[in-house]
Amino acid sequence: MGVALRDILSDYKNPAGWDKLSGKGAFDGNNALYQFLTTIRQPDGTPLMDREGRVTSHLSGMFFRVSNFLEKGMKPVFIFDGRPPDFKSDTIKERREAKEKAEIAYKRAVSVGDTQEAYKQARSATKVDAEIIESSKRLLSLMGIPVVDAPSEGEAQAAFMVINGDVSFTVSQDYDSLLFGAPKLVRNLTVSRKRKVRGRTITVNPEFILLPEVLFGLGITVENLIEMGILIGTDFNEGIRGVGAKTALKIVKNDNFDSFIKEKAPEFDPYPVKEFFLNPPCHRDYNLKWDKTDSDKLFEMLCEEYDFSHARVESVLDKLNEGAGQKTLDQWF
DNA sequence: CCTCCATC
DNA sequence: GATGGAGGC
Repeated sequence: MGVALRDILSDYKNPAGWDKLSGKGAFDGNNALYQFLTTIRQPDGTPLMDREGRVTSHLSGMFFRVSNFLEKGMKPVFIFDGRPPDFKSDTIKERREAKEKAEIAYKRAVSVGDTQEAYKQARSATKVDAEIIESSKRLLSLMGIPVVDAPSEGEAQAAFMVINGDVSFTVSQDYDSLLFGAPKLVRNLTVSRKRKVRGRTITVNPEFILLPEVLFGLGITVENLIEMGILIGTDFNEGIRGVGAKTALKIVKNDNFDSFIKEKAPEFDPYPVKEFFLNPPCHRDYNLKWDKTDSDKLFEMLCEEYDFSHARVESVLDKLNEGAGQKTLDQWF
């Protein structure tokens, strides 16, 4: 997933308290859904499901998390992927095949009663399908949250909206929006701040990554950063074997990107990928309007349609309505 | 992922 | 208040 710049960007993390997160945030919707669907599971890998067997993990995660953000004064907008560029097809095919393999391994693990393995494979087999995206969009709309359908990559559209000044930052676990030029990225944006890693529970804190700070610190341009991504590997190309973040930085700083690619991967033309990052398809006519939550319809959807507990949904909505009542309409819209 | 509750 | 564990649908 995304571009593996973690090693070199870890020096440019700024702690992000809630006081600094009260602006408008452009969320990578697909990224969020993937996160919910991989993590909200029972120990044997079974996701949350309604009585008809429809998966509801994403609705649970989205509902409780977005409610929290609204309560803390943040205004989220969710961006969803459109049609991927042609040169992503190899990556998409690889991922689909890996998921099919994981699905088989999952069924096998269940049949032999290997709970841990089942959990692992179920996570790897996670797919975001049309039904999941549609139900998420419906939930967000009922919560009064704007949804933007990107023409192509959601991360690109999100970055564009920050550059345009319509939102304050992008929110994603992936670093791609930086390569699309987003000046401000927020990672680890959760409420619970707890995460299970190999059985242990660790605390994670929301963090900002500021593109100007990264570029200045590394002494490169955004085009260099894109070249680094291409050398390491992105969603759109495989990357050069043996090249990590450190090596990539050296190569681009020495202005050796073109010659290095020519030498190591003569078949590969990096130009379309580079151009895509620099100039991705984006909508300019998006509408950002935050609305009141429709409590009645939310009850209907979550409790009647998807078997959520009435009490839990109610307590969240009560808190939301309370908060909205305290604000004047001007503050809220 | 989130909430809730027990525990310190 | 912080932490850890069970359960959500």
